[in-house]
Amino acid sequence: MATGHGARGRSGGRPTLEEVAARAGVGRGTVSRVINGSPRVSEATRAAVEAAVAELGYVPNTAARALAANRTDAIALVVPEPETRFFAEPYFSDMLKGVGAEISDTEMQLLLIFAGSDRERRRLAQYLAAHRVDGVLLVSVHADDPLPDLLSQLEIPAVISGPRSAAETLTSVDSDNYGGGRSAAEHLLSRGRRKIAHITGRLDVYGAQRRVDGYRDALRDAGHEVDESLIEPGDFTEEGGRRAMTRLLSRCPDLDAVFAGSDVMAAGARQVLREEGRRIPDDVALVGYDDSAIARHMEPPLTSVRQPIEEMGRRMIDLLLEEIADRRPAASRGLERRQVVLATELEARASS
Amino acid sequence: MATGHGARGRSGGRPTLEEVAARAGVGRGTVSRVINGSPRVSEATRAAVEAAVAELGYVPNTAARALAANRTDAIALVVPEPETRFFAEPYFSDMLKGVGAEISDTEMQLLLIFAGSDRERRRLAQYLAAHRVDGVLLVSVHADDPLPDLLSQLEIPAVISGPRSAAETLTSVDSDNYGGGRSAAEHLLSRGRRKIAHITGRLDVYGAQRRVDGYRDALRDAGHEVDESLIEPGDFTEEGGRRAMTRLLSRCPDLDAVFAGSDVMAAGARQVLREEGRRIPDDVALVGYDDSAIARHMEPPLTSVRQPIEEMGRRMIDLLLEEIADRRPAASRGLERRQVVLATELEARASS
DNA sequence: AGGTACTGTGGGAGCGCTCCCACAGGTGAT
DNA sequence: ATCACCTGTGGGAGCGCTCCCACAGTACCT
Repeated sequence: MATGHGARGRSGGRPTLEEVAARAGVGRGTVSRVINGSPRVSEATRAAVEAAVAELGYVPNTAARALAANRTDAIALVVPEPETRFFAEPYFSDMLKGVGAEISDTEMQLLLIFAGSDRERRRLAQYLAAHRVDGVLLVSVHADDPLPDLLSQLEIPAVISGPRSAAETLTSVDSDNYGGGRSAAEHLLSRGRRKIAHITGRLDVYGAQRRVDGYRDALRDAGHEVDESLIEPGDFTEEGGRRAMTRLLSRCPDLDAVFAGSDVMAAGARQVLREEGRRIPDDVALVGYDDSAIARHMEPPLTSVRQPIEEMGRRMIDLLLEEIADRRPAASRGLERRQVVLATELEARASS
Repeated sequence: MATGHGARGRSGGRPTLEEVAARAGVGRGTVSRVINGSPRVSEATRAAVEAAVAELGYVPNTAARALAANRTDAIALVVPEPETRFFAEPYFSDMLKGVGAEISDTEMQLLLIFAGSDRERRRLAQYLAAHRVDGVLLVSVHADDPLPDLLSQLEIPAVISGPRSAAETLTSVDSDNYGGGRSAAEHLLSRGRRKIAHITGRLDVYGAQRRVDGYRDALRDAGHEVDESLIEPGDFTEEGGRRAMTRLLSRCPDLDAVFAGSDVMAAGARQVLREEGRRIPDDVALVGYDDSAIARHMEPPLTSVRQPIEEMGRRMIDLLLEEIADRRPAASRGLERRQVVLATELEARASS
């Protein structure tokens, strides 16, 4: 019978558990135990099985395992953005680096899924409904995104980077956006600047709001009034940075500093400042956010708030793996809402 | 028994084929036929099954399907490079865009796998041995890479972008690197340049060699001798472009044009030219390759050879899906070696 | 009337695992 | 000697599909 199976195999006769068992002279269960690293196997048996595995070049069939054990050993990194943004923003590549590094210590497989268009989102919903992954990492989620709710409804473990609001129910990892915004403003104040403008990120991103909060509180705590006309919403893009800067200059020609909610927006702002003949930092000091490659290569080099993005990626994986392992009758889960917040650091350069 | 199964389900009772069948009052096989779009089902039955599927919110279990049908409905895009390069070079993002667009018309799932380090490569080998994908897309492969051989040994359908050599056995899609190199050189000649240097890509990449061949032949055919000291190997990176340009200038201070094997290298070359006080294009004309965003944003805008990279991605998927569908006793395969070559186009800008 | 050839359908027999129960054999307390 | 309780092991019973054989029903030829 064992030979029957082997001969019938459709794909060039890959060895099965059963064949390994026969070869090692043990039962199927024992081989399974060895493969899965169970401690309940004697040393001698383990060695025999391992020899058989090596001789036959046995590799477990993932589909069979997934079916029997009801798990996939895969997790998805879901990016609810079009590919374009993913490649344009260093945020994602750093995140992916951290995630990749951490997950490579495990047997888990990482899938990268873009869900920018409506069509892609529908596919993603199908995909999740089919339980094709054990867990989901969600990055860059907007306030009104239904994805997190779908996830908890399907009872799929998930970790979000950048909570949607202060009341986020999902486990989350974030950097200290409030502190980052605050340190940017404090830095500019300490350099003697007084008319400090702020180009915000998309305000439906919670982190962008928090940066504004930090900026506001820093000014206020230093005894300044917050001039709302110095706050201009942006959208994280270079073009958005240009537009915001243009508006700010026409509204408040005497500003002496700009805190941009991202390096990319700072790059856009810089172009406009140049075109208008403002010198950086002499006339206008400029501070960005992310401390990406752009910041280091800008002329002059851009002061920027660094988020430990790789570290965030690593923490997200850790938390997600815990959630997956913890999976138990829903009742005992979710008691402690888990939120990790990592510190940011301001990197001072010539632009301020 | 049917209820027994359902009640025992571990994951919140997702409906099974069997349950859908019961609901629709048909047999298991019939539901399977409907799900898989077989034409051998009557209209009435099909409608009944579809209703049952909708009512129960049935989603097929991929693991069970994979096990029974011995396919995974997934293909991998394997990048034998560290993540860093993947994000640094627009080549990959364009490719991914084409691939993503084309595959989104299908039920196939795309996995992105990096295999830069030795460790990652070992994992990849395991992964492929486990037959976790139906096919593989291979981009940016070096001449001595063992991956393609592993793939054919495992009989996994694969398409390579950029053949490893003229004798590539795998199905391949490529742009006309020879023609591209040729057109760059011809363009510079037509602009009256005579001392045309070439910074090559990594010469273990076949396409980079072909560009050199095209460059050489263009000069020769125009009646010029090829001055080998004007050819300097690069490595596709900005830093490599800088280094190569520095060497070229010290060796041949009177060169009047540079053809760089990639836009990124052209950017590096441009920096050096600037530092040395050479004006572009007045003193030295510069031509890049890839026609990426860098080229358009450079100052002055960079003349560059455009490869239809998205199109290449699309063709790769088409070919791969054919190979997967064609899968039959190895004998009848591989008779016709399939190689698609797409035309390039020179985009002339102010740098030349 | 019998034969042949369809179309549409039901359901058995797997696919290669994991889970878990059963059980042998050892060890130590009673 | 009896019982309890370990450790290590074998193998049955699934997991939810697909594949394919069998067969009912209809249609159209001889």
